[in-house]
Amino acid sequence: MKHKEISSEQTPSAGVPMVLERAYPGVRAQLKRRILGSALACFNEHGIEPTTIEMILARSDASVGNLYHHFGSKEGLVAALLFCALEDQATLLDTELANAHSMQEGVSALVYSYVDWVTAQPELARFLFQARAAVSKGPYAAELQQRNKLRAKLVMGWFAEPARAGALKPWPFELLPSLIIGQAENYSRAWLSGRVKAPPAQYRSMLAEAAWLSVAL
Amino acid sequence: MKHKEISSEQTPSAGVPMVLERAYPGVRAQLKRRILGSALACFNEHGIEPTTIEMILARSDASVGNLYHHFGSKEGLVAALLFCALEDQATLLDTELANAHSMQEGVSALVYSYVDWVTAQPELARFLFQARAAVSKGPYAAELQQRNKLRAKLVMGWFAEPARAGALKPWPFELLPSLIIGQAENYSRAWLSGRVKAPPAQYRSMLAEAAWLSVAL
Amino acid sequence: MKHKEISSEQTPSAGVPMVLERAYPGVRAQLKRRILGSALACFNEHGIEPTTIEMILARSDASVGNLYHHFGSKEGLVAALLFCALEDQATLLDTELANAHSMQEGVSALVYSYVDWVTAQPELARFLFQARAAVSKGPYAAELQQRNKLRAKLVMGWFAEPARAGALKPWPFELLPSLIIGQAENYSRAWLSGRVKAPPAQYRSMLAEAAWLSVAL
Amino acid sequence: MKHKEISSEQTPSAGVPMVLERAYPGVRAQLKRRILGSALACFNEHGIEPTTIEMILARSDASVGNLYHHFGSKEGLVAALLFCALEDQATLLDTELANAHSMQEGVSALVYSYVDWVTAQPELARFLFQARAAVSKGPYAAELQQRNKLRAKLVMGWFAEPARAGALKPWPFELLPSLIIGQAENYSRAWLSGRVKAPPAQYRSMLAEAAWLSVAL
DNA sequence: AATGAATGAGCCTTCATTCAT
DNA sequence: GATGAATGAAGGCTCATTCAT
Repeated sequence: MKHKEISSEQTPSAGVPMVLERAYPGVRAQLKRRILGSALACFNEHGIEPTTIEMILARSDASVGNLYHHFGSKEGLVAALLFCALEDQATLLDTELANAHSMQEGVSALVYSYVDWVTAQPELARFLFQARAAVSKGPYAAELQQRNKLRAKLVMGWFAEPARAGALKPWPFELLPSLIIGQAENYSRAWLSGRVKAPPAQYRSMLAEAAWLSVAL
Repeated sequence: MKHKEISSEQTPSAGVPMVLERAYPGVRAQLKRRILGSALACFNEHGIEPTTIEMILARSDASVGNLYHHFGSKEGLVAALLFCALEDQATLLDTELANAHSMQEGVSALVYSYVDWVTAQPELARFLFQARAAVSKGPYAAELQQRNKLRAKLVMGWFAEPARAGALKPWPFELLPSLIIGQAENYSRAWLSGRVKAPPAQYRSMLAEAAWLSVAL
Repeated sequence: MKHKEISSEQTPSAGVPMVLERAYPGVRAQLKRRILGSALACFNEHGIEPTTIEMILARSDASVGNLYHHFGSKEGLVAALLFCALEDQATLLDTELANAHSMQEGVSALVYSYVDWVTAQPELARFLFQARAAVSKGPYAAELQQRNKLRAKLVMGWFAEPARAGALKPWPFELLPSLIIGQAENYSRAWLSGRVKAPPAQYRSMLAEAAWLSVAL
Repeated sequence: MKHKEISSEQTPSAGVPMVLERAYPGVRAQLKRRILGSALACFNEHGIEPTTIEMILARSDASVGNLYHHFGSKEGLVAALLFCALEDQATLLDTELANAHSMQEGVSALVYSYVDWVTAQPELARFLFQARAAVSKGPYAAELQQRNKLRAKLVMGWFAEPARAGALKPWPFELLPSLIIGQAENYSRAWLSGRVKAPPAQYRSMLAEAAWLSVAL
């Protein structure tokens, strides 16, 4: 099995991440995308709470009414962005997991898709870390929780497959996700906050190997 | 080398963590401690930004003037709490590291002290995760950064000791901290947010073993 | 002279008072009537100011543009409804007054037509009480005032008729309208707000008698 | 029994009605009273809804925070003013009713105290007519309703006294209040809106006589 | 040390209205 | 005639902070 490194994608409209283009396609959604892009930048620069609606407006040349017409509230805007990011991240994982067969390939798929996505979408990744906490306290908490449950079931399903199950240490199941993804996540956070220099994807094979050594029988 | 599990500590004054008692001892600082305890609870319940001064006041039966007399500002209060927590966490690590001799014992010391502290001080741990981001943007950012640097140097010093250095895989140095602490941190976050049930300290030996397998030559 | 009780009228189009049908007849004005009906309901449920254009739209399945095409502004809509109600009320009074000959019959005509109309059109009546105050402050104030003056002159004319004038107490003229209509109005308000149960028309003869006793020589 | 006419009261602090002075006495409540006075004036000039917090602030030289410190919300301010007015009106009626013995004197007490109060407190009276409708839809509706019930019971008690009950026409009880007060109320509204010139108190004896003729056996 | 009334910049949001299609 | 996306002025309210006592 081969893994291609994903490079940071180019964006046709200046400043608007490709991911948003994918989520809200078409010319008519242009302004909507510009608002999302502006919001993403502001949230990352100042944090979600400190970002004011006006900051987002100034950066996107939109009007208040328009923002509220499309997203209903600041919280709605944050949620839209969050679900967008989660969707994109999930798509990548699903693709990689579909190509994995052995347990070790599965572990690699998780680690690779994680670090590749963070490296390709640093802005969205940075936002994700803030937004999850914020959204779980707001009115979109239920929607988020439901989504998380669905994803967890899907991934857990792959790993629980009887044919591969014997390859792991007989350790508590609830420990497994942390053992596989913990190191990659920790390094990704460090990279996003500038504490380390090399992008996570550069260390993908080491991170995957380390994860595998941790869980392999 | 032996490691004793640390149990959640009892608090003499209702609701005020022992850690605060240690940091601000004496009868005269009673109100100060009560404010800190109240703030901690509020920050964890609603988040730092959404917590208002009034919420903290209501829970601690203090007056506005009093709070400002002791902490100068809301940011000062957050910083005081943060440094308190960091201090406590550092003390525990220093103790454990002092008893460690081999490289493997050092890795265990890091993992053990981390999960033990989180398990013993879940409230402070939860707060720590929020506060670091908040403080790095405020007026206490420099103080925090300086402190971090100091701690990093201290710990890195231990691991760079020539006598033990050969025991590790020849991987990039900036990857090491993530490999050692990433899994424990990830599981701790999961526990604090209720996604898993067993307290981190219960899995300390497995987490230490996994970390060691990841980095050992 | 005989007075027939007026029963609450049936409406052909669901929910749209007959009065509006009369004021804006024809199939082409259907949507216009639906908007008026919706507005009337909203104004009575929430008050005029608190009612938003969107509320009216939602209830009438019309579009913003359409509403503004027909009524020009929110105030225009309120005014249209108000003049509609005043017109209807006036028509009834004119009819009854035309059949009255003695002074006592005139007093009865006033009281009867008032309570009968309120009982037959409770929705419009409720609206009337709000709308008069609102419109007197807006751009249709002049139109309303002029209309009021015209009506007052007309009615006053009937009562000033020399042949009947001697039947009244020699009290100040400006007191007369209040003495005749005050009790009926007060009871009507009480009924519309639910404070009393019996519809005003049920007590029409007593109210007319009370009014007559108050003013008769 | 004698009835003294009540003249419009002088106010020590410029522009603040005596009634407010009575309701919130003391030097420390000075600013609170100034806010209430300013709000009263604004509400009467522009209506309750159209009045903005800023208008009230500008007229009273208070700060936003202060207004919200004392009244919690715009609705709270309206309610405070309303209850103040109702209290004052009630006090006057209670006094007059205490001096009345025969049924006719009771009717006079009602009419006199009503017109005297409106004449003495035209500002509060004008406000009363708006505020009742506004408050019955807001969060203070329950408090208002309870108050109304209490007052109604008290007054009804006086009129239901067996010794006097025989003096009235055997008409429905729910009609009685309207018959007694309806004319006075209608004339008061007319005066407050400028449609008639003479203050209600000037016609007090006629209004009382008219009411008595309406209900007397 | 302690109190809490007072301050006011600034926030999120609403909503009547316009206008290009 | 009909549509509804877009506009933006303005509103109610929050909340960290100050300061006289």
